[in-house]
Amino acid sequence: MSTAESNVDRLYETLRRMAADFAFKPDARINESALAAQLHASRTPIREALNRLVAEGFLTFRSGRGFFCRPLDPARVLDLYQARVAIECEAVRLACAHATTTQIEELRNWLDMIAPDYGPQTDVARMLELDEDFHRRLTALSGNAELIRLLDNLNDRIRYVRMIDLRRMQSGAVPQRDPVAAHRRILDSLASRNADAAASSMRKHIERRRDEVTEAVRAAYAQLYVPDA
Amino acid sequence: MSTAESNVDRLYETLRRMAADFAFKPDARINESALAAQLHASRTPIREALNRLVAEGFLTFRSGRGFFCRPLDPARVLDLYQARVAIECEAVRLACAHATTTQIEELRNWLDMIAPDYGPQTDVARMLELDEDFHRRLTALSGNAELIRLLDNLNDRIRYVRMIDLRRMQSGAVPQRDPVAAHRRILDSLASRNADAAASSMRKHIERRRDEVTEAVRAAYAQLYVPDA
DNA sequence: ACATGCAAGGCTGTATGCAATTTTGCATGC
DNA sequence: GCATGCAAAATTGCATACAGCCTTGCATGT
Repeated sequence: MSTAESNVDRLYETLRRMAADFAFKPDARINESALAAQLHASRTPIREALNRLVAEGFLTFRSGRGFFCRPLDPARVLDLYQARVAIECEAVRLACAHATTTQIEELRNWLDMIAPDYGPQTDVARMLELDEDFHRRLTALSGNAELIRLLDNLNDRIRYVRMIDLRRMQSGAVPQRDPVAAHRRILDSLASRNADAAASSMRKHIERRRDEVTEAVRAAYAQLYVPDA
Repeated sequence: MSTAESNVDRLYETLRRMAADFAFKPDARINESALAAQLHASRTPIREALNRLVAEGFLTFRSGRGFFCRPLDPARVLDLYQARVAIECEAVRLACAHATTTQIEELRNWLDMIAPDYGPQTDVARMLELDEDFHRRLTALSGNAELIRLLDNLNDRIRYVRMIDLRRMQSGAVPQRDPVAAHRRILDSLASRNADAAASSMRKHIERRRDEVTEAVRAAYAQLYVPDA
């Protein structure tokens, strides 16, 4: 075994990233042998990783025909966003009930700390990372490991489109809103233990992107099908 | 290849059922070779199926050590129920907005049709099936494929404990409530397009089982660890 | 009696080979 | 020109083999 720590884990992570970034074009067949050669591994571990990605919703599998990249379709993206609403609204409700005041203050401090980093001039990837991080930390305050798991999965599958959405926003196509403000509002409701208000803020915060993202998916279509890899 | 249609699919289904039913005891290591011999297959397809089950939350995997059955722990079961609340409440909200009146009436007719089957005298497995079916159909009215996917997965992972819970109810340990009544109440709110009321009914309906299920998990502990397989 | 190190066995990690199936390109007939 | 059938090539499905790690039980020393 080549690496002392874990060869297959990095293999899996690589494939996961490739799937998340649409390194495989939507609906395209995935050639196991080619992948194996490209990643300097054999087909067996590749197939294991691909099977996991199927279960996680990144790929599809047709018996006897192999693995395919998931389609990139606006309706699906909306579904994923709606699922985020479900998960995160309930998470913030639970956080209202269960999170300690100390935990909430820690999250507020974290938000204050990274706030300067979080402006229109920031690198898109960094901004996305910070945004996901906030939502993840907030969800973690629910104390519910399953909700965190589900959110992580959804974020992985949405990330590509969000990136495109953020690029459009930064390029000025859409009026830019202060992203930190919405987060502070949610935290305020959480601090005052107002579950309905917190959930409502969260819902609006996430749903607000819906139309933007629909647009972004159309842009993604163009970006995916035009440049030949 | 033995079966014309698909050998690995049935293999996967078998393992999935075994995992759902805790044919592997919680936290027990899963021996790939033994499984392969038992199911008349080789390790390769077994491992592929196990990897999928890891991604679906049925099993855990530790690099270099193999696959393990998920632990059966009350806190986790609560997490899963809470996730159901998140998914189903949002689903019924979406259904209020998007489902056609015809669809709602169809669901009500279905409920009327199966209502006679759905009493205290009914077989536990049948009752569970009907209950899951109702919730699934309701979630389907959201028109959101991702929410259905998530609910299916949660139900698969909760089913074992629900079964035990239902058995206790039927044996008279807990005062029996009419399960159809709660479903009708949710449908009524849905029919009148009252999203808040529908979500609220759904939340109460699911959360009501919480303490029962906590008890049921303790019973499951006993049932799992005493009889030697 | 208890801790520690070592060795053997078992199990996982993955490469590879082959059979079966699907795909594809071409030839043939309508 | 288009559909159809066939054969070759590519690809998947899976069994097997083997290398290396993890576990475990025993022996040895304190």
